[in-house]
Amino acid sequence: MVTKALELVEAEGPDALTMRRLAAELDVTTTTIYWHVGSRDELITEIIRQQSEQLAARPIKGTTPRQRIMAAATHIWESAVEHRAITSLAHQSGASSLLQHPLEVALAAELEAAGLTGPAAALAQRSILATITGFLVLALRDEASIREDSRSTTLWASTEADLDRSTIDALAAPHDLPKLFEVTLQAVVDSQL
Amino acid sequence: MVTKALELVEAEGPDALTMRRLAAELDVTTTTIYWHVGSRDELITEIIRQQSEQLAARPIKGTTPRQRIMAAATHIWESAVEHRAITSLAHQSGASSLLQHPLEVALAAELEAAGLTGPAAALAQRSILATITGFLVLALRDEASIREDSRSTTLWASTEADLDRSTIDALAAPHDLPKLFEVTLQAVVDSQL
DNA sequence: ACCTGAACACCGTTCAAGT
DNA sequence: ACCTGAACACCGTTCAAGT
Repeated sequence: MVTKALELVEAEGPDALTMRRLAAELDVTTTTIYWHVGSRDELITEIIRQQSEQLAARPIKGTTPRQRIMAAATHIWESAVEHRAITSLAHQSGASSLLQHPLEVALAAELEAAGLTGPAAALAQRSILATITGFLVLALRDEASIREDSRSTTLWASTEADLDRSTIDALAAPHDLPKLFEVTLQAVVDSQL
Repeated sequence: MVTKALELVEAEGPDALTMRRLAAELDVTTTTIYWHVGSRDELITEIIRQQSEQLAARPIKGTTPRQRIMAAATHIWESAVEHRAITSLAHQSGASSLLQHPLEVALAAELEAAGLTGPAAALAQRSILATITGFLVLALRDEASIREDSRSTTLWASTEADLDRSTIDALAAPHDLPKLFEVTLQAVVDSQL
């Protein structure tokens, strides 16, 4: 049943997960689900927990600590983008930490291998995770579902700001998110080493 | 009516903004609101637009470009935290760019003053904004409303990872978000100058 | 122990009808 | 031009009742 719920989310997005819809999928009544899981919130927690276990840390490649930390951080990002529906669900329900925890452990291990422990390691870890979160929000934001006049590129294209033409044009153009992610993350990582 | 909606959100949070609730507040029928604004989505866009205009960029202090860029970026963060309910609403509806745009213009101006134009300015701007977004998610996340077993600190406290005791303890302890924000943002800004 | 039917208190939205 | 009443198609959740 948790598995079915997970499939439903993967296939049709977080909003498709309603108690009635899931019940229909399982050929039972809505109330049956409540008997088993208690509430929608607990169901979601179970979904995230199950997905979290699947998220076994892939082997990290790279020789220098700098490379390996970048790889561990990039892994968190890629895995989240790969399972965007579940990531969104976790984000909506405040369960992102639960989902990412195994991969966060792998990151912390690489930070220790780089010589960081205690508060210094926690600082680096959180600084990196916050950065990843920011890019995740951008990556999961479905531009197509946003009203045209609320899109960043549209706003810049019609802005009357006293800025260089080339700057405005660049801000009105679409961006290369993976590249942006790498550049920014590298700066954050380097500042902590 | 948009003003009343804005007040409602500020006072009771984004979830309190339902068409029926707003109608009751205005002593009209739900359908009246539809006649005026079309849909909930358009109502939200108007709320954000109105708030956005209020968000006039405060004068930025600091002498060096580095200081002034940090001030402009911190201003975006502080203003979002100050109006957390509207920020959450904008975030939920994909209208964050619309809300923050005036303050983003101020940031872009400081980047130009530092000598960045065109694609280099766009890169710096987006790198900084993504970082702010990450910390905003952490700041607006209401820890109290998250199930205890999904909280990051709880997960670390009960983790069996092969890490130094001091590291785990540091990760299980609460963090100083403003300090973390400043350190991380400074690293990102410096990497772009 | 497991499942159902009916109900409660909500949503956003539409549409014919009134003034 | 502006507002209402009634209805539609949804939500999450509870609870007494069945096997």
